[in-house]
Amino acid sequence: MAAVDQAIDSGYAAIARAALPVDTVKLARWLIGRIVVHATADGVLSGRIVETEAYPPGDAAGHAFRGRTPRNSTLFEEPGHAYVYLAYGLSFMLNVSSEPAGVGAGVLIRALEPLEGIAAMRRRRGVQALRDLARGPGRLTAALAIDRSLDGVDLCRPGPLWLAHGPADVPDIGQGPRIGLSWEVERPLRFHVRNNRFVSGPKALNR
DNA sequence: AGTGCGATTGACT
DNA sequence: GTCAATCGCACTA
Repeated sequence: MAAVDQAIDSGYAAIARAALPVDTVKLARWLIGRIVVHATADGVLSGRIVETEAYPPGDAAGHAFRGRTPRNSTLFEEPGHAYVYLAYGLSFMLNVSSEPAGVGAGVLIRALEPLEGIAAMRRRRGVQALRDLARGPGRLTAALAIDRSLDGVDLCRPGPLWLAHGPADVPDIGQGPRIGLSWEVERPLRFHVRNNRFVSGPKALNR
């Protein structure tokens, strides 16, 4: 059975685009607790989103701020597309486009709680500690085998990479300033599951 | 055509 | 706590 079908059978039905809030900040909060699924030739890799950051329209810290270019083009797609780029020459970042077509904005996925394919993630990352597999935006893309070849993929369709609903329980969500920016640092656009050990950043920010 | 740097990570003092 | 690695791409000329 193909990995995609297998993943759907195991409960990873894709989230419909109509279910996504069409607002970057609302989407950033809404994505907490949802699941990222990547069906690879080696099997399904998945994780629950525990940390996000919003990069809304007009945000000077956002990649879309200076207009549409070949690199950031996916940010201007309909909501629910994967914008993947390389940061610092070594880490890929996974974002979800978040505004109507033509408007450039997105949500950065910053941390996942590993769910399926943990052995493969350990192999890919070269670390054993479960907590460190996907705690950080560059780490989670390494763990889930996400790179630029997945830029532009529709996350609202099953395969190869998509979003699925999580468990029914509603996580306790905290909100604070974004991490790693020299601009716009004062706005509370980072969301995280409170006191969750899979969230990145200093402990003081995660309560 | 050349230059500077980033939504980070991992190794090291 | 500090700091180098590493490269695609946007910006300047």
